[in-house]
Amino acid sequence: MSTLELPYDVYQDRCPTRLVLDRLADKWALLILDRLKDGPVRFNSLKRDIMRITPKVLSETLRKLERDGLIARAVFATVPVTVEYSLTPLGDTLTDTVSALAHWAERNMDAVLAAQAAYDAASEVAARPTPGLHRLR
Amino acid sequence: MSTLELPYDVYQDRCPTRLVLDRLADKWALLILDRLKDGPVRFNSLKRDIMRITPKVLSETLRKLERDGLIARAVFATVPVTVEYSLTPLGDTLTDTVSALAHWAERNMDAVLAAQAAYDAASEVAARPTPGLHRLR
DNA sequence: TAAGCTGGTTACCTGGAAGAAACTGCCACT
DNA sequence: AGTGGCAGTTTCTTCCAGGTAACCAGCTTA
Repeated sequence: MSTLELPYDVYQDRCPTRLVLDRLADKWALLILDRLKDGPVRFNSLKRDIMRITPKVLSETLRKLERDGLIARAVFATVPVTVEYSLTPLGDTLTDTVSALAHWAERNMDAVLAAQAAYDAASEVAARPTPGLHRLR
Repeated sequence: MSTLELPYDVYQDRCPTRLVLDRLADKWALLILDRLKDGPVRFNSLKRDIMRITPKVLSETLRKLERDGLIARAVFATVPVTVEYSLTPLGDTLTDTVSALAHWAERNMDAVLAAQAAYDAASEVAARPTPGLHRLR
């Protein structure tokens, strides 16, 4: 497999689908898209709602999503300037599948947590060096 | 909705749904789940198919997915030991939505790339400091 | 006049993930 | 006796997303 490689393959890193997938693989982006699916939201409203997000990361993520054409940024010349972020038609089609993912998470959360607990319990037993000894640290 | 906030909110970081979402926000994990949806695959087969993945990252990601109960690891005592990774029933329900995401990416890839190009062109013009000057660096 | 709202930007720093490369042990083939 | 496939592990290093904190301008309210 060394000398001759075919240049175009789905699992190659040149595939643009992989680029799109990479963008979705972002914990904040998914959260923002989900928050926007009920209508336009302002910057500081997003900042307050999505807890623990910093303004820097929020503005960076918003700009990435805007660059991808998934959300739109609208500036209103109100008393203090108002900026609203909303889903584009393209972004709207995406949130259908994103919320499908979120619903999967809600439904199967318990199963995942149970699996994690079982896995951790099993590996803890396996890692025990000499049973019967007090474990230091 | 301002003064009194309920202690349990979906967007709080204590929400386990967010933990599940974080796991899915992994470029390699999504790729692996997608690769496994047609049947069990061996370690080195995955390594060859998903190009540019290192054995270290592959084994780490597989272990995370196994811990979450999404994939199963089966060891066969063949001549050189064979290890097969396959989707659990839980993982199988997930790949339905994951492939929905992948299909969205395939369908809308062009729109996203076009949006990126438009955005970049617009911001390049906006960033031009004094038109007519040579840009140093 | 000082704090607080609006929507961000900037500079600095760090932790942890990802990558590179070497190595393990066992066996089969040549 | 050497090479290669199997399924990883270990070590080292690098890199950058994300976090911290301060700051900007303009307006309002106390």
